[in-house]
Amino acid sequence: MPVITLPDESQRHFDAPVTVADVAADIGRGLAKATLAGKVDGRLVDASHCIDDDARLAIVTDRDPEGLEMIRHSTAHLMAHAVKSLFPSAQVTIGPVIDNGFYYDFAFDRPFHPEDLEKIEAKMKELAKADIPVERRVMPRDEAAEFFRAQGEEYKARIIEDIPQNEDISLYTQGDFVDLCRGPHVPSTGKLKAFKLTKVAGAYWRGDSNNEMLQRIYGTAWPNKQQLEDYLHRLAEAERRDHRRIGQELNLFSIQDEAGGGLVFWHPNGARIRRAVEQFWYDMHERAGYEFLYTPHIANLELWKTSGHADFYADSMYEPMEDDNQSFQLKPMNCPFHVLVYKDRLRSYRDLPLRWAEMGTVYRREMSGALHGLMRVRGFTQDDAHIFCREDQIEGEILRILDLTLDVLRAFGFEDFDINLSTRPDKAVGSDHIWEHATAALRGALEKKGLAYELDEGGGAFYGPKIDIKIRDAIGRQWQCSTVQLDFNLPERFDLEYVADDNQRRRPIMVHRALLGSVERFFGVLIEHYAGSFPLWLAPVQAQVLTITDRQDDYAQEVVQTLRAQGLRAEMDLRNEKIGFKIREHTLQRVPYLLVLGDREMETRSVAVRSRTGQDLGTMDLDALIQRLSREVADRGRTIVED
RNA sequence: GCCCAUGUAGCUCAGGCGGUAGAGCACUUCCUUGGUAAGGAAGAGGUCACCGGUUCAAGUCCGGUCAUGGGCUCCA
Repeated sequence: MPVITLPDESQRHFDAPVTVADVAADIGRGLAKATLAGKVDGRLVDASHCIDDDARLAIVTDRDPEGLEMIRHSTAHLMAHAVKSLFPSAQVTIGPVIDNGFYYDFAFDRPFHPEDLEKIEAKMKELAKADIPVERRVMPRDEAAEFFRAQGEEYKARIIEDIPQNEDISLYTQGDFVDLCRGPHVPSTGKLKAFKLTKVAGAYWRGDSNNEMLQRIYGTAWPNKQQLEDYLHRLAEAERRDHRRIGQELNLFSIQDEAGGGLVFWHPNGARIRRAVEQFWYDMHERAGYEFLYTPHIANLELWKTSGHADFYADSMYEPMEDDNQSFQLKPMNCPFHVLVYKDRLRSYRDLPLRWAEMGTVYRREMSGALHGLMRVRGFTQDDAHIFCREDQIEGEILRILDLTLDVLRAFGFEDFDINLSTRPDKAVGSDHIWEHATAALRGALEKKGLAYELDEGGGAFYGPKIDIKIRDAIGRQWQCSTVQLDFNLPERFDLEYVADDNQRRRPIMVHRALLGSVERFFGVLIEHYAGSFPLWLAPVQAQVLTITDRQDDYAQEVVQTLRAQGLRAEMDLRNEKIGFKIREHTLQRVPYLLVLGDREMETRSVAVRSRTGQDLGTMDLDALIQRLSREVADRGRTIVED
């Protein structure tokens, strides 16, 4: 007779087999009502699952991550149920859980329209309200395949064929809807209280573009209305911060149809920010012992054959251009160029490490549908660097790179990092020895810095292990910008050497690394992170001088010139407009400091200072203002993120 | 590239059943010289993305093209 051990180690004895729901009811009515499923000896099962032997059991409710996943999964089924009852000829295929929600793919003879979504959602609410029990049963393989075929559900029958022989075929029934599913599911549709269908999209059967296109409906689902509201609010917040919208409002950049998709035009305001970012970047690299290179945008195709890009990267490269019986390739990467500089002369072990950085602009073919604002473009500038070093220098170099990376990212207000270490994949170049040594060096560097990381076993590139660093922005979204990759391949292909202390020729190790990744993309991330309210050191206009009447024009001129002489980005607005109007306009432009000039200020040779947050900072003389602004500029990322 | 949605003035958007276009902001001119988030008036501005078709008549209906947006990895 089963003895059930609960997570708190307490035990309950039963004299007959019990279901998870029975145990929950035995513990208390509240828990019984909240029960979605159980975890028996670590395995997730339905609430109706029967336990006939001693076991450890944890009751799963919507407060557990598994519970939330089940709610989403069951909501996907609820949607399929609604679709089948509204559109009986639609075939169901798969409906998994994704971040924040779920989707379900249908085969249907016409696309679903937004109006259909409303109908489906209404139907779902109706079905949820009816609180229909969800029941699991196991069916023999052939019978199940026959069952679905009889209903015209070809896809389900195909899925059954792909299920491993040793697994049970389970069916879930809710009312007149039966779906093939591994489960588990919530015990009844009434447990699904907060969901919303969000969008329709095409998706290929099994994600393969050679297969037929299905209709995918996306939705989101949460344990309660409040959490759903919060999620929708987060979506609205993300939209408010959208870099494409802010980029247009603040006149930062544009992408021009006439020039082509994925090609970025930096307007004066955006260019000012870029210059501030780049200047900081150059300074930091110089301090960290880097030297700088400038290399061409095109090169003989032969170079790309040697590097291997012409082979394995061909799909992402633009077609070569012909001239004088030679082919020139627009560069998709900078690395082969840095390799050529290395090869230009004989290197001694004493020269290493060589740290060469370049803001290198590259061009890659991206599918038109993949383009997205600044985040996914066809032409972009990498803040690239390559370090050529000896094997024994790897760990030290990685340590230096990690320091520099975190210092730079922190300056932009990013404090939370998620780090991945990716190791050798099945197909790889380089000896086992070098992989082991290099991976140990990466790991050692991370551990010496006390950085937590996740191991991605087999996730490295074929040419070497790597460390990826993701940042979290002001609203908690992750962005991968920085990457550090070891490369055993290019030194081999280009036959790179150095002369070691024993006068033998050795092969250097090459490290590729980028901190910001793509300057364009990083700019997009910055815009969204700061919601357009850039800290003073990045703001395109740091101080805007506003005159009350045209009597102050000359004084305004003088103030602007004084600020500019101090290296501050100051502008003036002498228009014949009321002060309220000017304040509104420049506040909307997120100018950090507004300097109001009237007769009073002119007489006392001062400025009345107002911040973009609406705060009145009082009247100051110019020296005090310059001191305040200069200090704040020097303070950089430590400035509090407003907004 | 494929699926869906969208494409009307510089920007944001209206335009029932087909009858040769409208608002707000921005822009120009004039009035206003006004002290902390929109002062007033007048004016200019559109091949309704492009190409073709149906029709006496097409932003509006049909077909195609282009562009933009959201998807196309997270496996019953």
